[in-house]
Amino acid sequence: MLKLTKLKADSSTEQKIRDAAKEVFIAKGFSGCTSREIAKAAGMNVALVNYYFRSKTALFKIIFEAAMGDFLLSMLDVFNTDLPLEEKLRNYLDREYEFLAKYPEIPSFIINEMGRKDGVHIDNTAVFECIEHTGIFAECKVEQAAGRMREIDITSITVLMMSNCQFPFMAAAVIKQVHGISDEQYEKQLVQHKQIVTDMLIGYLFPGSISNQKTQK
Amino acid sequence: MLKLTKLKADSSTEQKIRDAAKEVFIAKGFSGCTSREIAKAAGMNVALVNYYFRSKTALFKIIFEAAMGDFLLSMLDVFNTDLPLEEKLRNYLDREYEFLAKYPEIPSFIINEMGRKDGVHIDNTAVFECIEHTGIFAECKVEQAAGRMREIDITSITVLMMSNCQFPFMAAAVIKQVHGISDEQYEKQLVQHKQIVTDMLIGYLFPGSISNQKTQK
DNA sequence: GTCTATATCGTGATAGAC
DNA sequence: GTCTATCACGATATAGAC
Repeated sequence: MLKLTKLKADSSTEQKIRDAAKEVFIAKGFSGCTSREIAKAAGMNVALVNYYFRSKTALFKIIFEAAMGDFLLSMLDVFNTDLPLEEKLRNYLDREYEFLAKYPEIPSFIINEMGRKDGVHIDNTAVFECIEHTGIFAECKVEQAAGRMREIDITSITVLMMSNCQFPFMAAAVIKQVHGISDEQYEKQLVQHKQIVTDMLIGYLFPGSISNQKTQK
Repeated sequence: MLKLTKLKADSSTEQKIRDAAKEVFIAKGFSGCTSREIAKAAGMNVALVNYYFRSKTALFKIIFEAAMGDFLLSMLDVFNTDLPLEEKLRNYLDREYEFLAKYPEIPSFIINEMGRKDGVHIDNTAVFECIEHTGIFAECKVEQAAGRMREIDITSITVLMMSNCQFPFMAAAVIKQVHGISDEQYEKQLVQHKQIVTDMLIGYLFPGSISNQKTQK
């Protein structure tokens, strides 16, 4: 009989704390919550949190890096395919909206914590090279040189993509309040918005593409 | 001789505290800073902060609402002009980038603080009606009915505008770190990006417009 | 109005019993 | 490994002298 302890959801104390910490840190940020709050959310006490993770700061670093990794992975395997660039970007937008629907707070979390002067600092080159290694940037340059893709620099392309994916989730609370719409309505809104964003971005980045004539399904 | 006390920069204790609080709160958020920190930044002590503003929370509300107001005003007077819609939106984008270059932290501040469950809540209708009162939404519907503007709903239009204005400033730290670029380089990047965003959005929202042939100056 | 001193509480972290 | 109890500190807020 096989050992199942590693296969079933790990419900050890350590894992419970890790899960609770992920939820609480991502929702409230490092300075927005307390160790006790995390312990309570895990059904434990502060002593155990520090027993397993030494300090609030150490635990935070683990959670932050994991969130960063999840986020990065969700895009890497889209880029690591053999599809033409335009299809890759369409898939990326699909994937990103899917990922963000599941974890809508991660971008805010990363942006806020990296924005603080005393906040987390990632290895400058690691993330960028990770993405560059997929060849996506080189591919853009090839398409641009061939005149199939609009000639704007890589940074602006990534900012365009990120803006239109992440912001609608980050600002959800504000938008819902200002427009007075419910959670369910906004979820539907986001489905439409993804289609709009895809049409707009692909249309702009690949001005000559036939697929630009496509209307919303 | 006129009284100048109200004309020159008010350097009273109360105003000094207000200014310091604005800076610190916007940079670090409510839970990211302390009353002492604000007092120190103003060259005062904690007792004075509470003497003038009763509590950290009360002071925060004042600062938050002021930031909200500044932000709102910057768009309202663009909408309160007689230009055609397309020009209004171009001007809005100009204004927004100008405003955000000056106060890049305000969107994050508003979004973060409104996102928290125990955070600030604004009067649902006030902001929306304030904007609606300019007639900008009605104008969109007229242009859409006339076939000059793409038929997407108002919420998506505002999300498109906001995403492409605010996100590049909110995520500045991440983008700079990931792409390994300096503050000065990123400032230049943003100037280019504004032009790209304008071309893309106007081109998408007004598909038939002649101005879409315009290239970047 | 402005300061120092202090009350009161919540925080991160740990010691020590079990 | 897990808990209770506790320490040392820093937070908000206020009392009271000047």
